[in-house]
Amino acid sequence: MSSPFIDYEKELNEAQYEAVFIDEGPAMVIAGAGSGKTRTLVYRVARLVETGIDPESILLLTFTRKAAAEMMDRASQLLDVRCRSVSGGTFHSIANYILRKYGDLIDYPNYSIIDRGDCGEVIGYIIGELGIKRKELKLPRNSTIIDIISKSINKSLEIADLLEIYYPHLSDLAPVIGELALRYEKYKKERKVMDYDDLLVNLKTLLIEFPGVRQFLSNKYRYIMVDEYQDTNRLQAEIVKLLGEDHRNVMVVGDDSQSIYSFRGADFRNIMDFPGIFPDAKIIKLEENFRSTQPILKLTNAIISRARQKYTKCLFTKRKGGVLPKLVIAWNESEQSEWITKKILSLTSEGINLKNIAVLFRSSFHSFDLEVQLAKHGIPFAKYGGLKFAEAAHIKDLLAHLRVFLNPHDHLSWNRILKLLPGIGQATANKVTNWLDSDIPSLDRFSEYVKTQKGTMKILNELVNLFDKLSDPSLEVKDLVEEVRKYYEPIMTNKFDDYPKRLRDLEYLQEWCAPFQSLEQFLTDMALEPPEVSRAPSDFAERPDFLTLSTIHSAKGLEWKVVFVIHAADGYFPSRHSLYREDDLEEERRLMYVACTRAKEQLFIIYPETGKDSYYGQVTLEMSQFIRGFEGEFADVVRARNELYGKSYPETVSSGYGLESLRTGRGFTIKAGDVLKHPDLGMGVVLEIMNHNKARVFFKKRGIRTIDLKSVKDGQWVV
DNA sequence: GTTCAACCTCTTTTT
DNA sequence: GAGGTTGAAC
Repeated sequence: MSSPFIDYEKELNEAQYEAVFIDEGPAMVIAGAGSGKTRTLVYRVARLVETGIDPESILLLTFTRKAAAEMMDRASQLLDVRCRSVSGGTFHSIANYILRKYGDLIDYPNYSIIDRGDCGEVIGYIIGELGIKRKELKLPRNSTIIDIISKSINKSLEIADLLEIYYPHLSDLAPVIGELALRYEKYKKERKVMDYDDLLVNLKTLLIEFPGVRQFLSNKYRYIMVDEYQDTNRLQAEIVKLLGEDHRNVMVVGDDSQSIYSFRGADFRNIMDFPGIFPDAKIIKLEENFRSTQPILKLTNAIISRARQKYTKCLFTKRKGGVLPKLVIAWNESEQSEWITKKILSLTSEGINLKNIAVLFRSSFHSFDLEVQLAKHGIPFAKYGGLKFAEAAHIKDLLAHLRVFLNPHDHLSWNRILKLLPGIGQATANKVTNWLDSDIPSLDRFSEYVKTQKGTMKILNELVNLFDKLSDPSLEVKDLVEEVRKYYEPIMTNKFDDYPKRLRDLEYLQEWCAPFQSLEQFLTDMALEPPEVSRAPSDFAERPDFLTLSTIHSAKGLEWKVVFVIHAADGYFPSRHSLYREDDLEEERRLMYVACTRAKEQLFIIYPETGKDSYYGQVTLEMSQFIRGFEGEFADVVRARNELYGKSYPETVSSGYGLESLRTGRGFTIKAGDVLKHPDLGMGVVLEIMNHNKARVFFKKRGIRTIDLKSVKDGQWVV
């Protein structure tokens, strides 16, 4: 069928075309890295809508909401605005959407969503309630216990079996952890809270126990598409099956060699099993790579060819030319950072935008040193992955006030906000929450309680006042946030000595919350789809062109002209945690594959030869086993030092800031780039020397400050 | 009994 | 840098 708007035949290759033109029935698209997977999904959405299918009956399940939004956007540009009404989002957000409607059927008429940190606190609370002695039993930390419980749900394994496989050293604790898991379930039911797993579990329960609802939903979502299917877990696969078994219009798209989420229960065997669930599924492979140059593709194919599991396809490209990837050996971490910084400066001087460059790493702390170096050279960057914005203590503090206001049953949040007040610790907080819990908790009840109190407890009046202010029904979400901010900022300034950064975060939150119509929506979104940057953009990141620093997990599905993979040494990448189990190591290999396949034109893999270990001191590091042996044929090897100090590189690089040095009153010289330790402000990097014995300094904790050099005493210069 | 500052350790990846 | 633990101070 030809379209008046879209020239499918011209814009798609044969395999893509075949996938796009599947109208009905089950299908599985195996899409290699850079093979136009998104393109295929976008064109299929456009085509379905073009043939007259109601966009709302198309359900597009993606890994992040942003991915869904982007696809709908592109489809709209291709066809028309109808594509914007496609039902799209993550499994969790769709589950939430459905459960908000039908929750009363499974005894969840209303609920709040708790994040990983909250879950840990619940465990801590339960341990306290049960009077368990942490130390005697050698219990692991709360977060580990939560990991165990969550994994057992996502992998449908008994706690004891799971411990045997993944945490053998904790095997003895199976009965205790099992008990904790039961109590944890009970707590969540009683308090009407759900964690991430509950959203999926409860959706599945709903679909199974209420066939009428299942049929209704199945009829509503007549075309289901699932992106990144290799990273779905058992539970998600079952949900897809339940929603799809009536009409069987289910298309899943994925790449088994890019599965990198088994740690959270994903099972790439879902891909292998799909034809088992839908025996007549059409299987289409996208094997032509449009992203990378020939040499990069050769290396990435080599990386994945060493995998134990043989994968289902082999990628090729028609692109000619391109330069060999480079393996760079640095002496230590700081030389690694230095080399990257200089390379980036030389790339930008060649006219490549920072937007086209990414630095990728296994773990978020791998970039700490580089972040300082980049700041030193005035290179703006945004960091993705690691500690989430919404997980930072100050953001959680602020939100806790709103959560209590919305839901006075929220025992965790009460606890959190009470303990912020001076003179109130765990014991007093317990007194208050116990009293609240002895009847139906409400804000009125709280204010009554406070009236009867004397002494230290008087301070609680401040909270009562805050809730009074919040109760004004004319307030919008942004006003509510602002009120809490006014209340909380002094507390925060007191509590954290790095408050300037955190103040910026609150401003960012203030902006971010503005579009929300209801407090509930805002809080739900903060749990399910929080802002993706790790912290509010600094002065640097506000500039339009900035570098991307990202964990590989957060870089999934993205691409850049130039990619640096750092810390490519055994112990870092693969992570030392993965060295004991073959499956884990194989997942790390796929992670390296994902990292390298992000590169379109230039790929640099770099590692430090020496590292610091808290126990052994300085240690020698080996090149990552995933790339060892590829020197020569697949990649050039260079030493960072030769490039840094050889003739081809200038001794100093213009940082955009004044470079002249300055003699201070005490007779030593400093210049831009020097590192110093300020008695009050901590570690900082000198950005610029100014007149009158002053300097602009970037402090790790406080941001950019101007300091008087006369106040800096001898011996405070670190470098 | 309670709070809180100072010290310690250990840092995987995320909806 | 965030979490837990400890011990001094109220």
